[in-house]
Amino acid sequence: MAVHKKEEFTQKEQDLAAFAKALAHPARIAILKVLAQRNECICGEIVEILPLAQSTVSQHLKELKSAGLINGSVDGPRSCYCINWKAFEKFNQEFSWLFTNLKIKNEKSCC
Amino acid sequence: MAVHKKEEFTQKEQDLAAFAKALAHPARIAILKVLAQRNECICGEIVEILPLAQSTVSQHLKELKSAGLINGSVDGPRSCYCINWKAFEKFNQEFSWLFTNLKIKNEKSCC
DNA sequence: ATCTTATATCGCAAATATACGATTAATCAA
DNA sequence: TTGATTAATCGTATATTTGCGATATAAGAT
Repeated sequence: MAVHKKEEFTQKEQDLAAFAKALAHPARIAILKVLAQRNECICGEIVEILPLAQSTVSQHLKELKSAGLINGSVDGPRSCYCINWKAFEKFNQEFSWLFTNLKIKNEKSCC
Repeated sequence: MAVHKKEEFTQKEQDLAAFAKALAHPARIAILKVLAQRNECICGEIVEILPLAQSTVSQHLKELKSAGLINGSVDGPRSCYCINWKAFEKFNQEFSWLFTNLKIKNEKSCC
């Protein structure tokens, strides 16, 4: 867009939107599932499981990481990614707060 | 992108991602808040409250509607939008399910 | 019938996201 | 040191999103 107006909203709205954005692609949800199912952080397997090229998966991982949803560390020639449960919990609560907050105000729809 | 690969993921992953996408902009979160705070569906006020042009707000409303998060009906020369609590609750539960599901498998991160 | 008001839609421009192949970088093994 | 392996980054193409002004539409008011 010509101008980006996102910063004109509240910080909380921006944070929630950023979190939602990180989850706004099925590949990233799938990645989170894979990470959760493994006890070890095997990264290369994600590429094999997902129907995407290695570079694309790497990009999605980068986005999840910059959103704070996963941690990553270098382990020799391979990388290790894990879910950042703390951040995840925080956003889970913020979402619940949003849902509850919205619902408390007006239980029924008028149209 | 050259090819869209979204449909190669599970339906549940796609649905969740679509829902997250609808929330992935602070303007849309702000709109939901406004809709929830009013007992009546006053649509024009949203334009006054948000720092966006009328046409842009209309577009965001359209996206929320097509995501199923809000209902809309024509009421004379003005439109009436309300939150679709049923759909909202469904997605809230799906999200909770995702969070819980992820966390159950592996409580602690390894990196 | 015309004017006003409220909202949707169209057309456009710019920004961002998605995807891939090619390349780079970094480590391990021989 | 060389070669193999793994993952990040770069460059590029295309699609989608965001945003606005202008226009269209639709109903109520005069």
